[in-house]
Amino acid sequence: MGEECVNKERDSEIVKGGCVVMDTPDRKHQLTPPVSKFEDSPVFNYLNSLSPINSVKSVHITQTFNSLTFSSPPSVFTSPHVSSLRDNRVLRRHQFSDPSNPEFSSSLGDKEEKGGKATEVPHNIEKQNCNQRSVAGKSSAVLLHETSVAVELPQTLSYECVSPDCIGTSHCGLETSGLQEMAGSSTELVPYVQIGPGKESVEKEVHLEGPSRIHEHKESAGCDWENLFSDEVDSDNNASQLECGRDMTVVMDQDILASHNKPVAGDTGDNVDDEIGSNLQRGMRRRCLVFEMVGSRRKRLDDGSNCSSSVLLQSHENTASGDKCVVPLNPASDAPKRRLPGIGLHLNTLAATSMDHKTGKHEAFPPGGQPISVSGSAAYFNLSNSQLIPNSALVVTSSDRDICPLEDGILTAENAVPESGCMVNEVLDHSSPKKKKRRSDSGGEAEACKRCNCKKSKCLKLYCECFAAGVYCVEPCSCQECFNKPIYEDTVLATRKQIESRNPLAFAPKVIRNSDAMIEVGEESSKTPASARHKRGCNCKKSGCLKKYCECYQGGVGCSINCRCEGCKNAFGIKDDSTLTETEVELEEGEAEQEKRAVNRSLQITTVQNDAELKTSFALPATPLQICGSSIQPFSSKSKKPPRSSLLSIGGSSSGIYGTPRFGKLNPLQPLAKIHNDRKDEMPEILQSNASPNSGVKSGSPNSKRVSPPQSIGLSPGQRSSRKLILQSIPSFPSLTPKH
DNA sequence: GAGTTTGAAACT
DNA sequence: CAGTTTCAAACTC
Repeated sequence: MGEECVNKERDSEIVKGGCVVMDTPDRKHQLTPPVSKFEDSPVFNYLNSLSPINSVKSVHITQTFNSLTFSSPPSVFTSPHVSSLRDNRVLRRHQFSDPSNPEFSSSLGDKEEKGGKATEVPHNIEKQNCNQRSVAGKSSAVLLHETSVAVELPQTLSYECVSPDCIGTSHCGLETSGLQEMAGSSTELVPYVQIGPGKESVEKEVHLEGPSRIHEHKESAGCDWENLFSDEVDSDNNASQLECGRDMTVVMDQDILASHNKPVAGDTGDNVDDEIGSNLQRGMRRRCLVFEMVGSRRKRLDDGSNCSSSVLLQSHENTASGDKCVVPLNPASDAPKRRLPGIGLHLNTLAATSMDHKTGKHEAFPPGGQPISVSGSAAYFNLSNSQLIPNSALVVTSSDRDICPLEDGILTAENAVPESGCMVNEVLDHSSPKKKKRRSDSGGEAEACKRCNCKKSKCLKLYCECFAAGVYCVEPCSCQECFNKPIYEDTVLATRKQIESRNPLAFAPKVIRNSDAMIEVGEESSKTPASARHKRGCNCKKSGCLKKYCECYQGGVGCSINCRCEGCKNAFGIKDDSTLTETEVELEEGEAEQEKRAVNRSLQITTVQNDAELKTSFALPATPLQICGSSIQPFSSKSKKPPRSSLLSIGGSSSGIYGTPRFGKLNPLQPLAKIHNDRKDEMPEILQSNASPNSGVKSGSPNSKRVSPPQSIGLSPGQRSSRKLILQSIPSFPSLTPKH
């Protein structure tokens, strides 16, 4: 029911959005032309089908931005993005013009001047992507078409979203869309901009709106990250940007291409990329759906920003999943609320990517939405796993929870629908109550969608898997007196804040990867299970860490020093202080080195590998996590336990969450590494997952040592250099925490 | 499907 | 910080 309403709302919004768009005729015109260009591509066709919606969305986006801009940032997740949005114009220009980022400036200049060149576009796109992340919604408007494409991106975003920052999750989605747009249409847009020199400023804004906004957002939000990164990293504003851009671009390129080629189709699971993307998206969606979604979506919807998320959702699915998810949220709080910090998510995010992919397919989105969830969005959790997401399938197996939560939203989506994950699926699938069944019931895919069965917690406590995952409860849930619904967004957010104030990492992925080390180390990742760790460690006394009662086991990771378990028999790895510590130490050390290397490489390489790298990096941009992390960090104080490294892992964990389960059991790390190597898409996902989770976790993680956000930044550089690097970098994130 | 077990989360 | 209680998932029957 709610979903329908939501959909209706969307439509109405869309219409409104259209109106809004009308407000800026220039934009429309500009936008449309680009579309024509795309016509040739399959994607374009797909878009055409979706075009109406897209257009609307795009419009929304603008609105969204506006609204977003004005709307107060979600208290909980106050994401820099929001603020950034306001500054968009200036920021854009800065970014573009920003001397610090030669590439950007150049690229920008090119765009503006040349605008049309695709080659240039990538850079711009990247930049935009970065910005978009924050702004996401903005881009969406322009890129409507892209939205379909965006779907894939969203996934990546999803992770980001997962991160608290993510508030922007929605943004993420938007961003992704934006990115896609950027990638695909962005170039066009640029040209347009250029076309009207006089108008450039305005046009840029318009076209750029998506992008620019994004940039702005980034700057404000994402940008802040960038700044942070840049600051931290120093020299590498470019690198950071590049990373973001790269990730974005990568995603864009591949995903877009893939999506375009197989656009909506996501149907075929064949396309790993698509799947991954879908997963990511899913994750994103999930998140969005969840907390962030509420706020962000609302904003989007309200603002019209829906764009990315909504757009994605709409376009892709229509699929309702996303839409529904979004809608529900929005509807509930028409008030533009902010995104939830949803870190958890993130980690939450993480549901099984594979699942997501599947769902994506189901949805027909091409988008590959990754299942974040598993993808992890929301994050971070299993993000590590989720990161694996691509591998997600693996993850899925590992632990349900970590993954599930994320998955729920995400996973479910995966299963059925993509994004919304559970939300979506549920909504969509409501018809099929099955999903509700427990993860176990659902099995691998089923896991994706988590459904809680809370009776007394009102789904406002961490007891509730959905809540813990940063996802709203969906129909499939059997909860009673549930307040974890978009309608109660305020309550949910407030509760989240409370919990986060108590434990900043509460919503962070529980499982952290050391993938970094793993990756670096190599495939030994097989050992990886061990490398991945539970943030806090378990406290099992009777289960011998051989049952799902054990979070470590559930997460598919070995027990670590952090664990206080008795009679540990964890199949993934018995707690071994020495072992873990060693790995951690290695990771940390390695991270530092890697970071440096990455930076250097990024600097050197950036120019070269731009596309792929950028794409991947973009995924990282998940940096939102970083942002989140930054935001979170304050909280970190809490860490009750001294959990070790896990903090770092957190990021990973977030991703891991999704992936964890599957991976966990298998080998979370390995898959990741492989993925990285194998596909760009994968990389992005991973990155995303990693990024968000890590950052979030790190910052958040109490344990923490990990202050590492900077480190994470460092990682980004690595990403810049190359996917491999990125991978390394990712690992570095985990390590980052340890260092601290 | 109901009941038990388990361990995390929440509370004191 | 430690201990206890509450809670819901996981598990068993």
